[in-house]
Amino acid sequence: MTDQYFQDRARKLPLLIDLGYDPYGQRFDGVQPNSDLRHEAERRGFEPGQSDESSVVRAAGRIVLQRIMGKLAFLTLRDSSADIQIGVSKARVSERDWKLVKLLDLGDILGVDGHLGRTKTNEITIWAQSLTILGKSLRPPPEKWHGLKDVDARYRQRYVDLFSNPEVMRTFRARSTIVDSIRSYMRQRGFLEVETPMLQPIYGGAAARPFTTHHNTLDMDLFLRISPELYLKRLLVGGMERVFEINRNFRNEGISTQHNPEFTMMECYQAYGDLTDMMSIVEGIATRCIEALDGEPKRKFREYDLDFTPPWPRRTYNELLVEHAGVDLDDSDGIRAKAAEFGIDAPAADVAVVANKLFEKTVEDGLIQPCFVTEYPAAICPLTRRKPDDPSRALRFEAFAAGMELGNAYTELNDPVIQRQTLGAQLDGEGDATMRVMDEDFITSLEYGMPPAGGLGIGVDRLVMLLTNSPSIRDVILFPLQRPLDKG
RNA sequence: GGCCUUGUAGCUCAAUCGGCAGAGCCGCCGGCUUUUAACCGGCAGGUUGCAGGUUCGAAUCCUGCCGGGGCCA
Repeated sequence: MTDQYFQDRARKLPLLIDLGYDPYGQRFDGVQPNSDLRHEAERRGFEPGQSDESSVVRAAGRIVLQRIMGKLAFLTLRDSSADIQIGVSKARVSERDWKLVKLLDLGDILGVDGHLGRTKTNEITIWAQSLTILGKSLRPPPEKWHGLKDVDARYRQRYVDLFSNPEVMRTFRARSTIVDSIRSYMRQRGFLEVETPMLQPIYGGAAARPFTTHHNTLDMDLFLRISPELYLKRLLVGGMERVFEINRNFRNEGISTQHNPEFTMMECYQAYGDLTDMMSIVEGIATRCIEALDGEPKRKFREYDLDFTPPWPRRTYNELLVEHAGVDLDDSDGIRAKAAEFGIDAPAADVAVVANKLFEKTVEDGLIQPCFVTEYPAAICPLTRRKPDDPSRALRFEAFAAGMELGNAYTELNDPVIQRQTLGAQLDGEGDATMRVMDEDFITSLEYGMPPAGGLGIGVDRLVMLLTNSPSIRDVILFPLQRPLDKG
């Protein structure tokens, strides 16, 4: 029967209770992480067979391996930092604890007090003095050597993935390190962390379709934000000169190795700054994160060897388009002809929209080494200031690595009259994917006066992918969106 | 949405041309005081994702559906 495993484990619950154990444990103070204990053992230089009988250490974790001999048992205990071996000798623990050992299963959560040392075979080991069961596992864990491989199961039951695949745990610990690093870097540069609405009556700041929802009491439709941009700029108007936000955006679009419907963005605005400050922040964040991880600026990602050492190359949009598509931005007929060649079927679309499709198709995949693409066509950048000596170009860059867009930055448009014009304009062919949604209150805020500013968004998930060599965004999001298994 | 691919025991995987569904881990019973995926002996474990079809015979071929992965839009 399929729940044979469950039954075999469940029948041990009353046996544990009879022995006086609570199968689900109690507060357990003073646990030292396994990696700390391992380091301590190394630092103290135990000889094979030696242990420190004069002091007691405390560990806790999940049993991932067990080797039980007649009167001696070795257990491997895993916590989020490392694995460590527990040695239990029948002669050196209570009769009760020895009975406990024989009732333990792989997957149980166990606490141990004991003496740190090494075995004769030189394995760092805690020789148990006493054992405490902290959480009985009623379900069998995945195969002890291969872990959980089934991708579907890994995402649906991330908790199993985390405890059975240590590299997954390492990735998510690295993610936390990266987010910490971004936060400390921004604060160090004088930015104030803020939180702006996720539920917005008008969405804007990016070109994407939104999720919609409804507030019952106010009887109003709301959108989950696709970007915090228009709110963060209001804060510039309010006098917060440097603000940033690390939070989720929601875009009601396709799912791929680079897209999840909810994803994390670091977005920041710096009054009196411009694009060059934002480039410095992108490079600075990448460098700070790498320092916090392992210090290695040359990193593998998929089949690529990436070098994050600043400064990253700067290339203009047009020179890349000429190089890869063989056509100049200002050559409208050439753009349309080339687009047709590449199978882009958009005869009615505005030439800037067509050019951008052509750029995405011919250029982006080839941007492997970290770099900045500058001077975007102004027509597709309604929130960006124009280049003073060439109003057909916008003071915008995108950061790329491994063919992925990593960040997007502007010298911000702060002229309310022009802003009203660009948001009111509509390019043919933009369809749903437009950021031209008129937000009157945003315009009003600009009319009060917004300082000139640089603004930047960095895709945190993608940064984590790049720095942890994770090929799919689902590998760096703990609970990626999955279709439910139960069919209605 | 289109194309390709995939689903076999709790887990990891086999099953030659369409010919008896198998192994390891895990579990249960027994043995074992220095193991390292411990080991040794024995036992148990299946609606081959679901529903149809072709066939003497289907995990295998065909159709549809469900779930996953990849590429494209």
